[in-house]
Amino acid sequence: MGTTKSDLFNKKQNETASLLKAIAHPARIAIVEYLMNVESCICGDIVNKLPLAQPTVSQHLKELKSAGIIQGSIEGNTICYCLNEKTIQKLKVYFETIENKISKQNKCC
Amino acid sequence: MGTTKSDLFNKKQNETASLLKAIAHPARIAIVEYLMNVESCICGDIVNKLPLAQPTVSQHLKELKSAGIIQGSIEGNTICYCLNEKTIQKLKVYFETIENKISKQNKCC
DNA sequence: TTTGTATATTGCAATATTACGATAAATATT
DNA sequence: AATATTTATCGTAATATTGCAATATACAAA
Repeated sequence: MGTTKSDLFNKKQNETASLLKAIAHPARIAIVEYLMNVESCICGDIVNKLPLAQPTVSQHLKELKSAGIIQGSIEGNTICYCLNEKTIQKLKVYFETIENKISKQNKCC
Repeated sequence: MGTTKSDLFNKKQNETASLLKAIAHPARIAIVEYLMNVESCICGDIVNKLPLAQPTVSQHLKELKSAGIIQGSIEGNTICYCLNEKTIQKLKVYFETIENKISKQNKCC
């Protein structure tokens, strides 16, 4: 095993899990928080901001990109990265919805 | 490897990553969404709602519990589970903060 | 006390993830 | 063209995660 039985859950549940999994790593959190704190998009040099080797950072950036969390546009020799606001908003709304639902529940624990 | 180099990132980044990782699985998403849609807390029978074997569900519940996403109180023979509102709120606020910061940025991609 | 029911733990096999050296590809500079 | 710079890909070693059968534990009911 080690294999998640995705076929047993619905499409949306699998998508939500994938999206969350894409951010759920300290290096990828660090990338997201770095991009959030920079005034604008950042061209290149994310590699130098992280304490990991270049291929490792490249791999993390690829994961964030393919999950739609960040966007990257080629800028000559370097690549300009920024956060995808829509995806971040989707995640916020997801937890906001849960919060609103449970705040109306009768709690017992 | 396969080992995340947690020591290279700060405490908060590691905590955020762990929390997100704890929900980032279809089965655990399904558990969270089930608890969210139930009027009150649910005693037992989460196992029967999921298409996985009992030990597997128990393991997922343990992960959610130790991450603080759900709470469980023993109710005689069964256990009464419910979502931890504070943790869900923390996650909402996390993405809300990112959203607010990036909405003020000068985008270029 | 015996039996039944609900949940947890252990142990293990299979797959997934993380990290990085080596190398490739693509553009920039000289 | 030759060299430098930036990012991507490949291959691989090490660890982590997932899932479940078997079994244990804990309480309830008979």
